[in-house]
Amino acid sequence: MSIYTYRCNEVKRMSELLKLLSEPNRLKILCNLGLECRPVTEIVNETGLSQTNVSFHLRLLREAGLVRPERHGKFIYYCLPDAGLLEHLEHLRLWVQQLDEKR
Amino acid sequence: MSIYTYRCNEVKRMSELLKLLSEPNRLKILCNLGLECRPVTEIVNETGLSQTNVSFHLRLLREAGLVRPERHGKFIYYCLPDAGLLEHLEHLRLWVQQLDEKR
DNA sequence: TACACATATGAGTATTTACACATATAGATG
DNA sequence: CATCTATATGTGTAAATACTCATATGTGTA
Repeated sequence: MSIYTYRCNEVKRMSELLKLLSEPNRLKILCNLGLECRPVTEIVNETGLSQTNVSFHLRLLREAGLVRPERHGKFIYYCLPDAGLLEHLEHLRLWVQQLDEKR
Repeated sequence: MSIYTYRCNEVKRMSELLKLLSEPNRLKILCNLGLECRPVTEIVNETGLSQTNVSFHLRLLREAGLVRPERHGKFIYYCLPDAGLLEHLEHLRLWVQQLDEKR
């Protein structure tokens, strides 16, 4: 890796993205999705959240382009647009884990 | 890069971290710090935020281990513990920039 | 010791955000 | 078309969070 400075570019946009990712239930939804597309009902079952609540969060994620809906018959499948997001989250997780070990 | 799945590990911890990073003024403080250590007054001047507000955010960042205070005489310098965080933020920024271009 | 400057903190308020309830929409199937 | 199932949405409320004001603490210097 060769990027050593974060130049305060687009603080507002970054903040929006991070705020979306920071809600525990949204994060759970995203990582439960993983790289597979899943219908809402399945997300509801896997997360244990109410249907209304899942739809509430999916709307925010969808409007931000973080998930993409695809209708197949009765069901609407939600998917991540690409694997990048999960990768970055995983790197961040490893980073904070190291941080916690040092403290 | 070889990490293709974010396994829902430590959703709570991740959510805490992301919540901290997601506040625009905190993000501004972090990237203004960059890799240099700076006294609070300088952060106040550079960000245009009130002293109280900067201290408020610095406390949260400090308690989470995201910044480290160092007293030098009258001044307390704040520093990032390592460059990793800024790198990850920058990667995320590039990712979301690409996402936005595609939409 | 007294004062000035740098920073932190407690308490109150305002704003944002998550969530639930009730209801609406849209597709499948009888 | 009527009904069932899947999902979305509007509105109200409760909880979380950012911010400000007033004040406290701590350090250097006269």
